[in-house]
Formats: sequence, structure tokens, C-alpha cells
Amino acid sequence: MTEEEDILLKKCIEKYGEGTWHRVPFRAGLNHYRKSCRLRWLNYLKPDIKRGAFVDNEVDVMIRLHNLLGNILPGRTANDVKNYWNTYLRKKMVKPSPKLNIEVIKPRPLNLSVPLDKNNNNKNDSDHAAASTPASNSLVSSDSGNNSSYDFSNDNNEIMWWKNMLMNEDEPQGFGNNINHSASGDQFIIEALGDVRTQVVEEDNYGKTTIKFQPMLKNVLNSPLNGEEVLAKDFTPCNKDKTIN
DNA sequence: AATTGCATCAACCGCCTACTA
DNA sequence: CTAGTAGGCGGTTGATGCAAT
Repeated sequence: MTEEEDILLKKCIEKYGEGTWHRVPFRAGLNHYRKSCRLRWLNYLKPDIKRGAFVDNEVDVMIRLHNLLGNILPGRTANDVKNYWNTYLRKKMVKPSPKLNIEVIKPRPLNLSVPLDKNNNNKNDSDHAAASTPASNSLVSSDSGNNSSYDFSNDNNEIMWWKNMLMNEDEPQGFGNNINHSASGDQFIIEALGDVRTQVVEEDNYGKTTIKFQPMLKNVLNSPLNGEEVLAKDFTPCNKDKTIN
């Protein structure tokens, strides 16, 4: 894309916002496929993108969380993380042991099966947290009976979705506030991820599925830094798990 | 100075999933 | 329930720049 096209695309996004990418080429007057426009915006033009070399703390977080969150790193584009991972880190990683019957569902702020508390009144309810999982995770909570959806039309809504994912009923102020770690890398994790909670689906030999919401940060902070990837099985269960027959 | 090999990173491609009519 | 469409992700490619020879 040329510089002029970048400007057109940027103006278009500023005017209409992100999303409905199929309309972006027409709106911006660009002769590019919708995916190209989206990629250009997300990986290059978006204003809050952090560019330049990865600092040690970021690499630290990446190593610890890559197996769980994939190419998600606060402030960085997925493409950047992916490139860095493939270039530098993949070769160094110890081959992970097979993860039997465990599936980690990464947080994806799409539509939810149940609306979040729009007053940002975090009630630390693990059932609520389960219901707040994106509808893509179809194993989750069929007992709510509420099919209304929640859209992430602005950043606040997405932040709320994360907050909901992060809540821990035992430690209302969040793990990050209760852990005293001196290492700068750990501090970075706390600042960057707060108290991210990870959803893990386990299936036993009889096909019974259990969904567990596990606090990520505490385990991440205790995880080794010797190149091993963090595996879901290393996480200790917490809160009220849900069992689906 | 020219050539070669490697590193980097933006972009492409194909597939999967969610949504909707 | 099904098919079509859009959004998103991961694997991969290709252009470019730089260092080594």
C-alpha cells in the first residue's frame, strides 16, 4: 500500500471505526481486498501500536504465555509477535509434552452468550464469568437461556470483557495487586496482563467435559523461565468449575 | 565494489469459526 | 438446519536491508 492509500485508509477508519471491513475498500476508495485493508490497519496503521525491538520484559512474557495466549502481547501486533516467535524463540523452545484431553480456550472478544454487567460492577461470580465466555466456546453454560449478544463496538466494552475474564472471587482486587514480585519481568506481566483468567476445558475418558477458570498470573509467575512453555496442565484449578455431561 | 547469505517484517493465502438470512 | 458471508488466525512467502566474504 502506498502512503496515500495509508492516509485514505486511516481517515476511513477514523470516520467509520473498525469493523465491516468489506465496506472499507469502497469507503476509502481503495483497490484492495477487505483483508488487506484490515491487515494494514491492524499491523501498521493503528495508532497505539508499539513498534521497534522487543524489550527483555516482553520476550519474558512471550515465552511464558505463548502456549496459552498464542500471539497475544499487549501493545504489540499479532504479526509482530508471530514473526518474533518464529524467528527467535521457536527454535529455542523445548518441545512441549502432549496435552491429553486438555484444550485451552483463548479469550476472544466476540459476541457473548450473555451480556456483561454494563455498569462495570464486577461481582466476581464464576458462573457469570462462564456465561461471559464468547459464544464460540459452545461448551460453555447452556443453562443461561439468554441468547442476547453483546457487541464490542468500542474499546471500553472490550476492556470490560477482559475484566470479566480476569475477575477472581477470592482476591477481589486481582492477583496483580496481591503478588509481591521484585523481578522486572514479573512486574511487567502484572502491569500488562493484570489478573488474566484462563478458561480450560478438560474431557475425561468418559467424555465428560469440565470447564475450569484458572487464574493465569499466579501460575505464570511461578513458571520456569528456562525456555519451557507454560502448559494448561500446570495450572491449578480455582473457583467453581462447571461440569457438562 | 560485487556477491552471497542471513535476518527482518509486511503481506498473502488458506482455513476455521461465528453470524445471519 | 443449511448455505453464504465476514472476521480472524496461523503458516508461509517474498522483498528489502545488512553484514560477511
